[in-house]
Amino acid sequence: MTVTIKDVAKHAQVSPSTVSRVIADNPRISPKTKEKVKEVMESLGYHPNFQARNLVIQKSQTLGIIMENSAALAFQNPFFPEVLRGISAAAHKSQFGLYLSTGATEEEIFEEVVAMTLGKRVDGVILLYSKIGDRVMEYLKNSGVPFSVVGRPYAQAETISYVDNDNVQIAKEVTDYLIGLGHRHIAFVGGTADYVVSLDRLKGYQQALTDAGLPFIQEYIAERNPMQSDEEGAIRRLMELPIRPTAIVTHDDLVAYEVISYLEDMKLSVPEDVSVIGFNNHAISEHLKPPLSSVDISIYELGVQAANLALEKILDETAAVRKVTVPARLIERGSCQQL
Amino acid sequence: MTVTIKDVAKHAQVSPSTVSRVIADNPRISPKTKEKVKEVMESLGYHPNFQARNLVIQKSQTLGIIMENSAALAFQNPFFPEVLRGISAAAHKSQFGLYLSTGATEEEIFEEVVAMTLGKRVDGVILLYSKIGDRVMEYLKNSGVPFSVVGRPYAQAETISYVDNDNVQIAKEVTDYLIGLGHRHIAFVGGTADYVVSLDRLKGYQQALTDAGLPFIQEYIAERNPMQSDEEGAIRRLMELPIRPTAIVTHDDLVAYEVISYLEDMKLSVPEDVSVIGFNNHAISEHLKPPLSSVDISIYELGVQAANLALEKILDETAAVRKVTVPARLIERGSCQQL
DNA sequence: CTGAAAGCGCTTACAG
DNA sequence: CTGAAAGCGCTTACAG
Repeated sequence: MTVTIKDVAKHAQVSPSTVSRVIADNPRISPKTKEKVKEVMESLGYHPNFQARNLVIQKSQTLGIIMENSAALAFQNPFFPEVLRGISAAAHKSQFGLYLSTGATEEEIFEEVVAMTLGKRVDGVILLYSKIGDRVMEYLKNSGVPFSVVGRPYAQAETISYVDNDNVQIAKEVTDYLIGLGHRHIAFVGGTADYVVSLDRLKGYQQALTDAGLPFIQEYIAERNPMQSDEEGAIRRLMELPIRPTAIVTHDDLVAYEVISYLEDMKLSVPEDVSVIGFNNHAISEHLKPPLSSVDISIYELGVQAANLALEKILDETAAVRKVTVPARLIERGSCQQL
Repeated sequence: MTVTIKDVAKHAQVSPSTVSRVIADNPRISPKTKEKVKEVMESLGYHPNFQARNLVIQKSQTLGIIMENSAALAFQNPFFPEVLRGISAAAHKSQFGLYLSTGATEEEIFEEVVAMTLGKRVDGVILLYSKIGDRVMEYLKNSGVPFSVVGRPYAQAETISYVDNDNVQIAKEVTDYLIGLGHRHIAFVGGTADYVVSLDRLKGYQQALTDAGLPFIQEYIAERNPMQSDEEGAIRRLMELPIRPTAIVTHDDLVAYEVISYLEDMKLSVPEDVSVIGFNNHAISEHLKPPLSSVDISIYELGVQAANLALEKILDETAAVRKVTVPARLIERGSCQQL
């Protein structure tokens, strides 16, 4: 039923080897033979079997994409599709396919990664997150499998190819901006503390305070854990502090809007009573009221670079470890106000 | 370097066939042998080579996911990650992997689909969209490849397994709801006309008008084509009509917010001056001002069902064509008002 | 410039 | 209950 290289060979009256060489566009095959074989391939509707081809060349021309275990979380956020779009574009350019992890738990994902790499289903892997003490990254590091990470690895970052924003710097800029507007009491609503990105941004926030001679107040920090925490309660506690923050830095635009909605429930307006700033610059943020000031972290570009780093390693075993920093920039809109 | 079945066989002092049977958990192998072989597999860190295995069993245990060509469009919308999450969950349950199309143009995607199916990279395909005159669907229909579609096929829907909402019905409900609030001049901002979903929703809108004895006015219809159209101008024209619409149905929450932002630029408030309603019930819609009335189309469930339909066909060639209708429901929030 | 042969790492009738 | 052999559909030295 399916047309194989043998069928083509028979019809073209050549050997299977020759057909294979025509597919590979081997220069030692005569133009005449090539043409004849190509005609037969066309007329029979021949398409090479990837499994067979990959088995002998010991490659799969496929990149594995690993996302964090809390699938709900990963998918919800517009970050995922956008980074995937960048990866997809870069992979396509190099004729690589994309294979997605589907595991729901950390354990499942780990087993999946081991199976897909050792089982030769993928030639390399892109890890879409970086968190402290992650088994998957540990495994990849030790396995010798080409891989790259979106986000700074927590440990031994010098030995790993990764792409990231300068999160410390950009968080500092954001905080500096609010300080520049006259704010002295700035709260920080960040992601869970096991993500390196959360750590880095908190650090930048802290640096800005220190540089400005402002105290770091623990009560002004809210860690957002979307799976369990009581976001609304956390915001309420924040705003009921003896000295209420006049500005809030949040780690994502979606979170910012949630925060804004809670503030409004408390009869606090943005930006009149509280300035709010987000991260990731979602598509709608400019259309909303108030238009949200946010940080454009160039998600698409993070994806492109992550793919390129992985491909680099795959195509050249000796390729050096590289770190790529993608620019992030603050976009001022209407959600912040001079104090 | 890589551990093969032969290595395991040697160490366990059995034949490769036996090792293979242990992997397949063949009941004819003695418990003793099984245990011994498993121990060796464990200690050597053996993992089966998928390419080899798939080549002989002529299967890939993989589902191909095909998204529309305008990647930017497909990825931007939260629809994509959410439907993928559903597909992922269902695929994982059946131990299937996911392979993503990366083509940028319609032609590239078509070639990709042909190559991945004929090349046995995937056992079946899920088409994430349904548009008129689509070559990919045409090919899949004729190829005999197991596949399913998210969205009603435009032609020969009886011969294709697909999952969809009852878009005619839900659009009618939405329009009825506005009519019930006293609105008589209702505009419709839909997607491009080559998507079946746009057609169906427009039809439901029309039916509601007809049933209520209201005229269908062509000027009240704006087709949204995100790649080129001047959205703002379209909304402006709509609101400058001699008889201005008092309500607008939009085909997506993101579009609704864009529309709302243009309305506000024109000093029109929602819902005081104009009622607005969206589709897809994005995560943030409930947190925004005004909280957006929207239609929950159960995107996750669409994904689960689409995967199940494809898997059904893959696992049983004789499986009947099936159509699954996933419920959609209107969620009333604050963006609509009694006239 | 082309072909015969071996082999990639598995599975599975067939035999015993 | 287990093994030897053939074969899945390719690629690639080796020979000529």
